[in-house]
Parts: sequence; structure tokens; C-alpha cells
Amino acid sequence: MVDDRIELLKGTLDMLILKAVAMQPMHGYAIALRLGQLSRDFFQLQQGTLYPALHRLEDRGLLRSKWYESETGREAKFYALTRKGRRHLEAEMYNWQRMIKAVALVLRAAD
Amino acid sequence: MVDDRIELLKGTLDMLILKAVAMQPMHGYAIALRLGQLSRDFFQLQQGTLYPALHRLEDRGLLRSKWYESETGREAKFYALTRKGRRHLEAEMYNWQRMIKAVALVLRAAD
DNA sequence: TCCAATGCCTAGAATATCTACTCATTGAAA
DNA sequence: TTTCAATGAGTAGATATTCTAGGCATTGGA
Repeated sequence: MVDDRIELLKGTLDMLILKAVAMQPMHGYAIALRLGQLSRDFFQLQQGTLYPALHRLEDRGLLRSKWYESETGREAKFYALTRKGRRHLEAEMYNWQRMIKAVALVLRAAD
Repeated sequence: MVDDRIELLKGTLDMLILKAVAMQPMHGYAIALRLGQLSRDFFQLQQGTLYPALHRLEDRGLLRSKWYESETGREAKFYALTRKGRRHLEAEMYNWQRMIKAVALVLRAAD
């Protein structure tokens, strides 16, 4: 039995969501579509991944939500970054860059 | 209360361990030191992280272990890559590159 | 004699993520 | 007119990863 499961998110989900919302306030469904487009379909968020993450981020005070009418005329819950969320996003992006550099150092090692 | 905890590994632990061992068979303690050196101390593996991971990788047939005398003259459990482990490492590295490219696409997005 | 370094290990908790659902509305195609 | 895809939000439960916080034993040097 082969383990073909590809680990996609690697703990970047929060950062990706925050980044999407930083571009402009969006509802959950739109966030999933957006991250799909931007990543050329690499990220295809499942709802069971997305919504709990949104709630988590709101509970932590990084996002704030409000119901508005969506583009299609239906009610949808729009998320926006809080100031804390913006700071957090910046910190996450910084750490992400440090992290992938550290990984690159290891992977490139010859010895 | 600020959440300062930095998530370091992001699911790359297995890949990092396999890469270290791919360079040359090593015992656990040496793997931790090695990954520390190579990453300029970014990765500082705790033993409670390292040893369960090694056992996991061995259970999955990606590593094989044997007791030998270490550099210091003590007994230590040396791990080596299996063929399956080598294939797995290559796949993980490939997926990792795809993944960080996808993240980069999102993070660089302007809109 | 005592401590730091070397070396291996486990238990338990917290988190993140995935699978697999539920529920409701709308619009268009058959 | 029924039916299906798309839009939109959600939960429950399982699994895997990682961390904290310990334990144990040996060695060499201060």
C-alpha cells in the first residue's frame, strides 16, 4: 500500500487565508476560489479545512467578519483583516521566508 | 497574551531527516546536530520530536537501523536510507518545491 | 565529586488537517 | 417542472505532527 497522500498545506493555511483577505475582504467561498486561482490550482481548500480555519482566525482576533450581500445577491460572511491580523501576516511571511531558506540550506547540502 | 510560538517544521521533518541520512548514515543525535549546523541553527530538533520521527520512518520502511560504535566509542543506532526511503525523499523534495512555488504565487499577488 | 555532553527513549497534550457529511438557496438545463 | 450544479456556511470525528517534559545510562573532565 503506497502512501500517495500529498501534504499540501504544511501549516501555511493561516498565512494564505490572511494574505487573501489582505488583498480585499472576502467571504470563505471566495477565499477558496481565490487561492485556487492564484496557485494555479495547487491549493484546493476543502470546506472542512477552510471554515474551521476561519473560525480559528476570528477567535484569535486576526480576522473580523460581517454578513453582507455577495456578488451574486446572496448573503455571505465577509472576513476582513484586523490590525493584529495584519501584523500577524507580516510575521508569518517573514518566518516563512526564513524557514524555506533554512530548508534550502539543508536540501542543497552536498556532503 | 501574545502567541509567540514559531512553527518551525511545517511538516518538513521527515524530508530533513531523510536528507541528512542520505548524505551518510547517522545516528539520531548526530542528525539533530547536523540539521542544526546546516540550517545555521534554525532547526533545533527536540528529542521528543526526533526519535518518534525516526521510529515512524523506520516503521514505514524508509529507514533501516543498526547499532554500531559511534565516533566517541559508544553504542549508537545508525540509520540508513532504504531504496524506498530514497524514492520517498525525492518525491518529498519535488512536492516541497512545487509547494513553495505555489505559496510564492499567492504571497506575491498584488491585487 | 559533580556536571556537561553523548545517546536513547516515552507519555501526554495541543494543533492542524482531512474525510465525510449536513443544510439551504439559486438559476439554468432537460 | 424537475433536477442538478454552483453558491454559501457549517460540524463531527479521525489521524498525524509536533511540543513539553520528563526518564535512563555512560563518559570525561574540571
